[in-house]
Amino acid sequence: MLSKKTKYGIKALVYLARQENRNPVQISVISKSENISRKFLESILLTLRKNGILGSKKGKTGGYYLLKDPKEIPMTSIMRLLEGPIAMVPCVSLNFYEKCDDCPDENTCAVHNVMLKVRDNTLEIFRNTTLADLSI
Amino acid sequence: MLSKKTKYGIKALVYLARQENRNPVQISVISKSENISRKFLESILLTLRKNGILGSKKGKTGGYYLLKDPKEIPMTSIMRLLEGPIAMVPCVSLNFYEKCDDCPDENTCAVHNVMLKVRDNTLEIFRNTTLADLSI
DNA sequence: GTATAATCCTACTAAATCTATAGGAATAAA
DNA sequence: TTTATTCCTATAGATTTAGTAGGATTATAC
Repeated sequence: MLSKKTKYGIKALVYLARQENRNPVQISVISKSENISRKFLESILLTLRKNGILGSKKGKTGGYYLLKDPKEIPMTSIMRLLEGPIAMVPCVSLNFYEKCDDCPDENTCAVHNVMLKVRDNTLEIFRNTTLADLSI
Repeated sequence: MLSKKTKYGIKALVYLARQENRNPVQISVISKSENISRKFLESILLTLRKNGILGSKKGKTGGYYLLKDPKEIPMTSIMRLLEGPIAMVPCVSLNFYEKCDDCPDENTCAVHNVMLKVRDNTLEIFRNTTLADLSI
């Protein structure tokens, strides 16, 4: 299940992508529009900014704005940043790989192989879906 | 991420499917073979039995065994039983549907639509993969 | 029948993760 | 100088996960 953090993050990004210009938008504006707790959203936008997705302007008339064209922001980036691994099992994860400590051999592991298939499919969708696609 | 409960459950089912006959296998045998905590596995097998996947025999020489042919047990059943919804968001779930309380309209929700796509793909894989496929 | 060895069942606990919240510091515009 | 914003760290409450405890029940073997 998708965490609220990720869900809210995506919604906020879509909100910003739908703006006509790249002027900073205040947290409170987004939080009201999308029904998200202001403080919670603040922490989410902060991590998006720290990871190069968003830019920010401080002080009065400050806020957050997209750094790139929505077409250049694939779902893979957003998901990995907010949700973590796209794979269902660490042993099939590209970016968050970990060996299972209960499993002696990945190649003969039944779980491994189905989950690899699922990851491939999900990955392809997320790779081919950008923030621009979500913002139509 | 897949819970250990689900992962262990799948491994135990595969273990049982690989048996040559349908004689009961004791919890402790499976737990040792698959490196799973005995007591934890016990609770998992219990829910699989209560939901018609496994049969059990009590007393000495007791244990668990598959009730159906592995070909007749799709991953969808196993996943829904142990992991819950296959969808990443309740609002795109077939068996565990719930409306999002922050979202006024599903049809125009960006998150909803991508996650619907992901669910469709994952579902197709799980539908077309049975316990028999995992047990080769 | 009696000892033994398995499942059955309920409850509980410890740890991790998720979902926020608090409160002030830093910053920039009016 | 006031005001309104982001920035940052810490923390707290709720929920979920993972695993444990301990005895009741049941069936086999001697």
